[in-house]
Amino acid sequence: MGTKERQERDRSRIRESILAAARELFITDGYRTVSMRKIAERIEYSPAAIYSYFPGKDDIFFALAEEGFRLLAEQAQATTRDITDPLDRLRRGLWAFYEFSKAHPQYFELMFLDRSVPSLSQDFQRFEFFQDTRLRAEGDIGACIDRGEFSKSLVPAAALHVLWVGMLGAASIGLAHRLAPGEDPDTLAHDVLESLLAGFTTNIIRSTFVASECPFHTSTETAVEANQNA
Amino acid sequence: MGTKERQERDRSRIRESILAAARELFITDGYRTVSMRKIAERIEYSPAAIYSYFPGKDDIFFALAEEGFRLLAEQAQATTRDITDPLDRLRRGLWAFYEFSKAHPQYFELMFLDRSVPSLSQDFQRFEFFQDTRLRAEGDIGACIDRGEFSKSLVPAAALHVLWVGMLGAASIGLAHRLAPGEDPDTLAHDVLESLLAGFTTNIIRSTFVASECPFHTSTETAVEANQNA
DNA sequence: ATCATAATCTGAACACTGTTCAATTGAACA
DNA sequence: TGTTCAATTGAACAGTGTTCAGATTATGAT
Repeated sequence: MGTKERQERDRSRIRESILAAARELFITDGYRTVSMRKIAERIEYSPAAIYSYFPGKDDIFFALAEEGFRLLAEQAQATTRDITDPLDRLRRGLWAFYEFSKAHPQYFELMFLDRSVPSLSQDFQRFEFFQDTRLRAEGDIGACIDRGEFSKSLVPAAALHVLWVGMLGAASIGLAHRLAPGEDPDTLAHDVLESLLAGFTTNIIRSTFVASECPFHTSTETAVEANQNA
Repeated sequence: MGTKERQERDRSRIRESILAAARELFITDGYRTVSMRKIAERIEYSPAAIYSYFPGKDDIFFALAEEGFRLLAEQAQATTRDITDPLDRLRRGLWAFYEFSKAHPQYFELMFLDRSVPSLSQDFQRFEFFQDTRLRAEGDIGACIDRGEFSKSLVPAAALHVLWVGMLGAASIGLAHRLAPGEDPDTLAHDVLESLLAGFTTNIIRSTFVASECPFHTSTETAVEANQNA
């Protein structure tokens, strides 16, 4: 009999309806107001029923975050597919990341900004999204170094982290509307990206510091000056 | 009689005890777990009593955030007081900002990262902390431009925003522990800062974009190249 | 068709949360 | 002493995530 199979189909169908209800609620109102009872009402089940499909509320958002990572990966790859120039691909890929924060703010907040879903903070490194696009981007940075567009002493993995941090900062500032009056988030994001890329043309020395110690030289011999003299 | 005065003294004394209880709780456990009932228990009052001293929970955290801004301003000024070189002062000021995120993570999260306290997101621009230190930092950037350390076309206010976004991103990544294995948050923060400052030596053109449009040129004529040729 | 079994779903509860409000207490003033 | 007024409280309201015994339903075997 194919009853076991059908049972499993039913299970995953209801699981998907829970996800769909949660998705609708959190895309419109943000995930902060999404409650188990509201999801239950939407799928016409009791709140307790959800717990036989998901261990808890966090796991629903974890699944939603996975969707977000797929979405972001798709969009990033779609916009960089036809680009051959490494620097250009890097630029547009990072810009796609920023655009994603505007197109899907709720997803973005859930994926990168929020810290109230503990499972996300822990396991989000393990999303294969990172392994794929990260390696590609690091490859592009490596190509830029080889071409002489970036400094020879640049470490691709570290450089990508720097770029990613910058774009994340710009996106989060834009989403939180924490801008000075007259400041345009797009302009800000652009300037951050361009400043970082421009900075990569000069030598950046990576060294490890003793925690809580200022890693900079005195005024007469700043790092930038030291690098320029090198 | 000075009973009115004593009554007011009592009021502000209790108000401060509420703040102290809230502060202790949120510094150790993070503000997410701080509840009105826990505060009430600590000050040996009923939860309802707090509402005659604060309009609601958000306002308590608003007051705590104000403390945080004072603390940050103090620390930033203390570390930059004796520095005369503009670039060095800028650097160390920004680094003090990052250090603050490590020294007082709970304050930092409340002040800059969290969005669940609506009053903060709205009014945080109005903290005089910004007016003071922002103008000073913009002055330093202006001095760096005059000295030829930064590009002549750099807009101080915009440049500061870029730096601030970068450091905020680095700090938030560090706090959220969203680093690749082997990555050191201090190193990352350092690299972000140095990359941005290095980028400021080259020309960054600020232009406004049509929303959702990629503001970059094609691969044959990228912004960096265009700037370098200018 | 009947029964046992297993999966599924629900109602009610638990332990929380922020917040409100009528009622009570307590201190100051006439 | 009686009045007034602010301070304080207990109880409740409307939420939250989560658990669990029990009812319901569907399945498989006799």
